[in-house]
Parts: sequence; C-alpha cells; structure tokens
Amino acid sequence: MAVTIKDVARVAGVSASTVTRALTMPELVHPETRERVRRTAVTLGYHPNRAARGLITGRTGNIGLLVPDLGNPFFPSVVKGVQARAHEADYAVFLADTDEDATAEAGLVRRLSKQVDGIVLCSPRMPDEELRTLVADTPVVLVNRRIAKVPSVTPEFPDAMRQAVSHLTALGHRRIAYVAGPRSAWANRERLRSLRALTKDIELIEIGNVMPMFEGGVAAADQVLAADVTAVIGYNDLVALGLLNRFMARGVAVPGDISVLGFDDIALAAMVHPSLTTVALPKEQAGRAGVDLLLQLLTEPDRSTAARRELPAQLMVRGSTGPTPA
Amino acid sequence: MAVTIKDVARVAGVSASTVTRALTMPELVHPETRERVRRTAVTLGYHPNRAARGLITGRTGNIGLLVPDLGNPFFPSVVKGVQARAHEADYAVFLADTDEDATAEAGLVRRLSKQVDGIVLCSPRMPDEELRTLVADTPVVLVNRRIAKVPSVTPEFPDAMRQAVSHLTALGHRRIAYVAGPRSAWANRERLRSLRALTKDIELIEIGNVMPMFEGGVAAADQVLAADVTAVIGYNDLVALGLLNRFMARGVAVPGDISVLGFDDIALAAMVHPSLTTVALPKEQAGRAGVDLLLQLLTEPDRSTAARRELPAQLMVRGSTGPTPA
DNA sequence: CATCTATCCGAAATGGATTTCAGACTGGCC
DNA sequence: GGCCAGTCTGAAATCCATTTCGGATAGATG
Repeated sequence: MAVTIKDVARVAGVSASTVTRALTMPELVHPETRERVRRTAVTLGYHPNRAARGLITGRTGNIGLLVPDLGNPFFPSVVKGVQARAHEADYAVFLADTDEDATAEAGLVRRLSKQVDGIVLCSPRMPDEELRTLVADTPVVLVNRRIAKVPSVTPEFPDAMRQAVSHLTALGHRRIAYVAGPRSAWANRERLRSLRALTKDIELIEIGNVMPMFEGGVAAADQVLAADVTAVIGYNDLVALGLLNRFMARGVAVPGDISVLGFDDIALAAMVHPSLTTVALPKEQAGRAGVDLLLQLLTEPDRSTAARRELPAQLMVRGSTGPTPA
Repeated sequence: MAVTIKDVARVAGVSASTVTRALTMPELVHPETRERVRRTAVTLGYHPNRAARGLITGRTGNIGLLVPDLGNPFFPSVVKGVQARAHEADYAVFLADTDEDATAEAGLVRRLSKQVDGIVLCSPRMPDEELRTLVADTPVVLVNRRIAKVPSVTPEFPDAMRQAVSHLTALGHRRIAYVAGPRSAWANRERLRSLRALTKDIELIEIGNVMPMFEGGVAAADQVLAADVTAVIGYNDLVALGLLNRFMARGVAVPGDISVLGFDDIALAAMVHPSLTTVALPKEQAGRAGVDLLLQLLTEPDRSTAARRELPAQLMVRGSTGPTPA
C-alpha cells in the first residue's frame, strides 16, 4: 500500500542503500544521483516508515510529556511550549495526564519510555527516590522539580517569592498567610522554603495543604479569614481565585480588607474582577527549555546530566493587592 | 540491552514463536508452557518492542489528537477524555496543537498519520473539501464537526441553543446579540444556524466574527452595548468572559443592565463573579466518545464510516443572566 | 602501463516481533 | 497395527529502513 524505500529505489534505478544515503547522508552520494533519488522520493510521496527506522536506529523521534493535570491552565501552557519546540526539532509528542495521582506516574513513565527517546516530566509528584530509579532507565528532564544529577528547568523561586513579599511589605502587610499546595509538590516545598527565609520581614501563617485547584482555595478561605491576616499568598492562581471567590461570597473586600496574591499567571488571572496580582512563572518557555535540555541529553548524555536551567519570574501587579486596611 | 523475545525464549526453553503465541494468542499453546513463558516474561521484565511489532502488524497502538488551541480550557478537557479512554484501550496519544492555524492542520495530520492508527480531529478549522481528502488516507474521527460519511461526535446544537434562548426569553429578553466566533469553526456556523431558526421568538443581532478568546469578547463588547440589546450570547465562555470584563470596566451591570450567556461551561465559568450562565457542552465525554468511534472504525472500517454520536448539552444557570431591566 | 586512492554504489546483514508453513506427537478409530 | 485428526511447537519468511562491507569505476601517480 504505502510507498517503501524499494519503490523509490526501483523507480530511480538505484539500490535501497543509495536511497537511504541520498536522503539522510547526502554528502555520500553523487549529486546527480542524489537529486534524481530525491525527486522520485517526492513524486512518489515517500516517507520513511518510522517503525522500521526506529527498529534499527533505536530511536523513535518521539518524546513523552507527563503532566499532573491538564485541568490546571498552567500545564496546557507548558504543553504548548513543549509541542512547539519539539515540532521544530521534528519530534512528535506523547502526552499523558496523571490526574494528580502520584502513584500513577511511574507506571505511565515506564509505559511511555518504550516508545519515546526521552521524557519531559512536568511537576512530578512522586518521591525523590522513586524518581531517581526512573531516571536510571530513561532519559528524563524535569520541569518544575529539581533533584541532583538530573537535568531540570525551574523558576527562580527564591527571587519569585522575594518579589511577592516585597510587594506586600511595601503595601504595609506584615502578617501574611500562605495557603500551601500538595505536600508532594516540589514547587510547594520550594515556595514554603523561600517564604520561611523571609520571616525576618513578615509574620507567616501557614494554612493547608490543599489541592492545587479552585476548590482548594475555597476550602481554605475561611481559615485565612480566621487567621487575622491582611494578605494571603495562594499556592497558585487557582487557589488564589478560590480564595477570592469565597471572600467575595462572605462579603470580604479585596483588596480593601485583605490582599490576595497568586502564583503562575494563568490567563484567567487577568480576566477576573478584581484581577489577580500574581507572580508570572515561565510556562511555555519552561516547556521549550525542557525540550532543549532533553535533546541535549539525547545527543550528549554525559556532558549534560547536571544541566540546570533557572528561568526568571515576574510579579504582575493587578487589582487584588493593595495597602493594608487603616 | 533491552529484553527481547529471544531472551525469553531461551530462558523458557522454547522458540520465539511460542513466546509470541503465549502472550498474544494464549489459546494456541499448552497451558503449562504458556504459564512458564508468561512467568519468565514477567521475571525478565519483557515488553515487546512496539516498533518491531508495528513493523509487521502495520499497527502502532497510538492515536493522534489534534486541537486548535490548548489555551482554551475547552480543549484540555477534551484531551483528558481522549487520554482516559485511549489508555483504557492501551493506546497512547500523540497530541498536536495548531494554534488556531487552519493551514497548519492538514500538514500536522499528514505528519501524525504515519505514526498512529487513527486520528481524532477536534474542532478542525480547515474547509470541508480539504477535510474530505484527508480522511481518504487516514482513519479520522471528528469531534465538534460533522461532514458526510465521516464518523463524528457533536453536541446537540439545536437543542443547546433552544435551551439558551428559552432561558433568555423566559426572563423577558426579546432583542439578543450573538457574538460570532471564527467563520471557519463549524460550531460557530451551527450555533448561528440554530439561532437563526429561532428568530420567530427573538430579534437577533449578529456581531463579529471574533477569535474564540477572552480578547475577542473584550473587542466585541462595545459593539454589543451599541446594539441596544438586553442580552448577549457569546460564541463560547471565553468570549462571554471578555464581554463581562469589558462591561464591568464600562460600569454596565450584569445582569442588571444586560444578561450574558456563554457556551462550553469551562471550569472558569463558575469561578468568576458574577458567575457565568452557560450551556455546558460535553467535553471529556466527547473525547471518550471520539476514541470509541475511532477504535470502532479501526476494527470494522466499513460498518462505521457514518457512525455519528450526538451528545446532549445542558444549560447551567448562574449569575450572569437575569430579568430584563425594567 | 601498472598501481594506488578516492568516490560511489550495491548486496547482505541487522533490528525484534509476528505469521505462515510444516513437522512432531498424541489420541481415537477402524 | 495403521491411519487420521487434532494439538502443539519450531524454523523460516516477513515487515522496512539502516548500516556494514566490499566491489567497481575513475582518476591520479610513478
């Protein structure tokens, strides 16, 4: 049915080997032959069978991408970045969504690993040691997670948190709540660590943990109000939006009575009223960088095991933060 | 490096053929042998090389999924459904995002088609005739689009629109604007068609077309206000949210001065204030149904070319619609 | 003119699983 | 005992592209 290399060979009057060479190692074949082969390949509509190629080269031309939850707009953005960069490099992308199930991650990785050259693991929830055994078998790049000897792309969390807290303290806030996300999320641990490092400037009330979703924020809102703070930082924008929503329902003015600050800068943050002040984390850019590191890992495995890219974050001041109430 | 069928064969003391049979056509081998083979396969951690299998069977065990824009929360939901169902059936999913570029679609499909058994095309923007030539080469199922002789999954648009309009007329609205989405979107054409069929009950003002995004809604908002209507239906929730946002900025009360209604029921719709009345379209469910049809198409190509599944829509009444102003 | 060196190309081996075909063995039946 | 059918298994062919190895040709050199 499909056009094979033999068809091209026959029509072009050469052997299969020559066809391969003409297409993948052009300098090895006579210019004239090369052109003839290429033209017939085009006219016949020949595309090498990837399974056959993969069989012999051991490469698939695919990469895998694992995310915890596509329902969180943060991840589709990362996915877009991964896609874009992967397609540029002529790789196709396998996507899998774990539904925030840490125990499903390893299985999915192992399953994907047979059909891809490498995997971008975005915000994996599994424990360090499990992760470490995984990367022993498969080329893996981490996005939004960092462990020793594995290439990773992460935001500059300490700086991100510094920007957030500086903004709040500049507005007069001293007693600030943090609504924590999943304990298993590295990003949560890092945010917390960065935040605790700043307690010389502020008094920190930790609330949670909650799921990194709108409902998580709604669930934590009343505890935040009971904690008698003037500002609250949500684990991410969805949590912050949940807070906003519940505050509004209880008649608490934002930012009049309390300031709310999120993380991520999902598109949604600018769409609501009041719009959400948030720390924009690299998303598409992180996805692209993840693929970059992965491709590098695939081509020079030794040199890049420790490659690490930290991308800057940017505070986006919007309507949900303001001066402390008088 | 990896465990091959030969390793299993050697250890189990049988031939490679027997290993295959024990694993894929169990009834053909002696129960005792079968068990021995299976156990050694497990202990050795054998997994058949998919490239090799694909080479001979012509099947990849993969399906492709094409969506216009992951940035629109509608699509990640569909993706989740596709993923879930595909994984149940032991298929992996290639995802590609076209960035709302109709001209990129065909190329991506063709590229994907080599490495998948079939493709779920979600809300494709390309013209009918182009689509028709594509489906000649590749098993394709359409989600959110319908053309003759191609299996498709669509919402019950006429009923969806009927629910929307009934709701608005019950509230007293008679002069209603529709902010149209992309002309190339089949869903837009269907919404418009269903809407025009209802003009005996209402006076319809058509505005647009706009991109199916928040910005599109913002851009159309002032035209809506100038049109002197008491209610507006957005092409989708993002457009409706854009309208809401701009109305608020201009001091127009929703639903006091104007009612706003969207389509899709993305998670966001319930998170904003006022929350958005919208017609919930099947999303995950549509994704699952799309995979179902595709698997059916792959197993019995003839019987199912015209398979068509229409899924019900449900009006979600929330805060953005109310009685006409007095 | 003989020898050597590039340059270019083809034949054959390769990768791993599946499928076809044929052989070995068992049991049943005449 | 001989033949047949049925059951189970192995050898070999197959899928397609790539890679290795060696052969052929042309040109260069002494």
